Amino acid sequence: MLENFFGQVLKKLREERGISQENLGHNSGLDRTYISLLERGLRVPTIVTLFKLAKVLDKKPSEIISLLENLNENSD
Amino acid sequence: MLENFFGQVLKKLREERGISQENLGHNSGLDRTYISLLERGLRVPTIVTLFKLAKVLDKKPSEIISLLENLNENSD
DNA sequence: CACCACAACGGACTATAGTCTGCAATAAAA
DNA sequence: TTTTATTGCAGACTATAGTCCGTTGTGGTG
Repeated sequence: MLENFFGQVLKKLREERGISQENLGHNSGLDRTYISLLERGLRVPTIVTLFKLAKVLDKKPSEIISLLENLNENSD
Repeated sequence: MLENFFGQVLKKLREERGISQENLGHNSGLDRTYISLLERGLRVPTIVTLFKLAKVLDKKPSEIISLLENLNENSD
């Protein structure tokens, strides 16, 4: 389920910033369609990609991972 | 340089626990040679793999990422 | 209605994460 | 010296991260 949790968190953070997938992709050096895949839980990023996304979203990578830990605890 | 930093951190945490690459690989469901590649900075893990490793190393994934952030700040 | 911005989605692709086998190098122990 | 445990490393492989180009669906807005 970790893929889905990451997707949910990413979408939430992106929408909080009020930017489009297109914009997030462009500013993080990633493809527009790949952002879409991530948010739908169809891909899981490497930690390098995590750092790129975090920078644009103005969050620490570790903060994003923390959110995943919380969701992950109450899952199995 | 993020790959190298991750490798350094991984090796340090593994040695602190006093376990071999073989043991870490086996207990995290990853290949022994892949642990070796990670520690030498020749591969970068996905966040799913990060969670697997963190569990065996008895660390929160976010703690490991935090260590990377610290190394990464003082690099460029 | 037509138009526009945005996201879902498909397919075909390239790059790289991760596996598996096996051998060489090292160091520590017997 | 021989044995044992551990890691480096090469090569060939499979699985999946990530790109690129295009089309479809949807919800505003003029």
